[in-house]
Amino acid sequence: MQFKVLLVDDEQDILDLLKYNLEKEGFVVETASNGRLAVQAFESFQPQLILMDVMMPEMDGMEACREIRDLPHGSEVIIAFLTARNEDYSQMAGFESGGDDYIAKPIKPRILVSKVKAWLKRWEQKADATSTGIGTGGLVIDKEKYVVTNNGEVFHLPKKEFELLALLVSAPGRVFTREYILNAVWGNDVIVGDRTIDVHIRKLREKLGEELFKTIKGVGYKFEP
Amino acid sequence: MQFKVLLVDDEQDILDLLKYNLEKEGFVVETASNGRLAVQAFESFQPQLILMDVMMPEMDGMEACREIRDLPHGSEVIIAFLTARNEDYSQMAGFESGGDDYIAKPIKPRILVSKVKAWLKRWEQKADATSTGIGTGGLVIDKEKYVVTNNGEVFHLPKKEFELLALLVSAPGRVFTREYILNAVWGNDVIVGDRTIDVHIRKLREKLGEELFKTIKGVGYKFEP
DNA sequence: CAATTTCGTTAATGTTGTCTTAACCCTGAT
DNA sequence: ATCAGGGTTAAGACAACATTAACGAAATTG
Repeated sequence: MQFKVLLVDDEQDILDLLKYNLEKEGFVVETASNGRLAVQAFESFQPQLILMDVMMPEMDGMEACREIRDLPHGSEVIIAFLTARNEDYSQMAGFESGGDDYIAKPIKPRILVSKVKAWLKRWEQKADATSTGIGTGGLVIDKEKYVVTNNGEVFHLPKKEFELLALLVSAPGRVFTREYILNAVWGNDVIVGDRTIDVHIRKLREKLGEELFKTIKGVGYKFEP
Repeated sequence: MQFKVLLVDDEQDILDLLKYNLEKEGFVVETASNGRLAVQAFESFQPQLILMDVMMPEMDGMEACREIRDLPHGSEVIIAFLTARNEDYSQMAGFESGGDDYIAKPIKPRILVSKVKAWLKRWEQKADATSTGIGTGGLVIDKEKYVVTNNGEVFHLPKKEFELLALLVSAPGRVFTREYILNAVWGNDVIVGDRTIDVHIRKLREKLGEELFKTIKGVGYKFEP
């Protein structure tokens, strides 16, 4: 698969440098010199990854980020900011506007390439996760965002509940014994009472639907769409 | 049967420790020091179980897992990850890449051995489940899902009934004595009255068909399609 | 860093399905 | 006819699970 990267910066030198290094690695690269152009380029180019400077004329990186997030497919692209070291304020604001990650200037090509690879790997996983979720009957588990969507309704499940759900859904129909669940979700050596699992199952049933989680007495639990 | 285990870790110390403990229990063990070698070793060694560190040079555990899953027989092997405690992200990502289970570092030999035994038991069941279902004339027993299908109709049998059925169906036509059934389903030391078996047979006949279970007076019972 | 909320776990109690038994019935062999 | 071996039924005992509330620990918030 060909990965498409959109570079956004107002300095042509930086654009050239990054473009050269990324194309050498086989990525398809386009560039834009400010936020407004970046939004346009996103729509026509549909990249998987956007690398964007925070400070730019016309429209800054954070504003562009917000606009892109509101476009079709805008929530699927990974947006990473280029930022001067120790620019802590921009870090905070960047996360607020929906940025996924950061890379500090000055940018070293080796580091950039390895980070880009990591981001795109993450993008692939994300695609995996969503396609996995579909087909389990309206239930989508986003392991990246720690969010569960059931028939359009969004839930923020606590950690243990989420992990228990992820385990059960990982093999719909299969019965998981209590022992197995304890090992997988709680760990090999953690000791918790038997009722703990019940309570978590109950919470899942409450939030997602009673009928989805079946009890097999004396054996364990299973998830069934 | 000889069980083959493939260990994958970049620390020789850990490999030695685990190898020693597993071989002491009678398992056949091979080792690999990174993901790439693990994939090769899988092809030549064909283990039933792979124990693999998540973080390794060359190719990490999750990537190796994905590659193995795509190879012939790659979906049959059980892959378990070694993971640092509280490394939750790796837990989630591991499930995504098709890992079956986890064991937390630091690894205690006793726990490891018991978990390995459990995994291999599961592997046997998996093999059982797929081969048993076929050829028994419209009756399919799925031990993983704890479900019985008879001519398309699905039944959720209680534990004892299910186990009794599984036993009888495991050798169609063969007669099982009452004593044998008691040992297999109830256990050597549990004492129950003679009528208990009758009642369970009765329930199976009720649900699945009178004619499937034949009584051989003075001997025992048999299943016949 | 105090105040507040959210999580994870447990204990206590309620509920239900499953297992077992007891009592009685049936059948065929001797 | 008698009796051994099994069949049938329903009721009770029991283990397994469900539910609720409450507590401390952890994370958030002001």
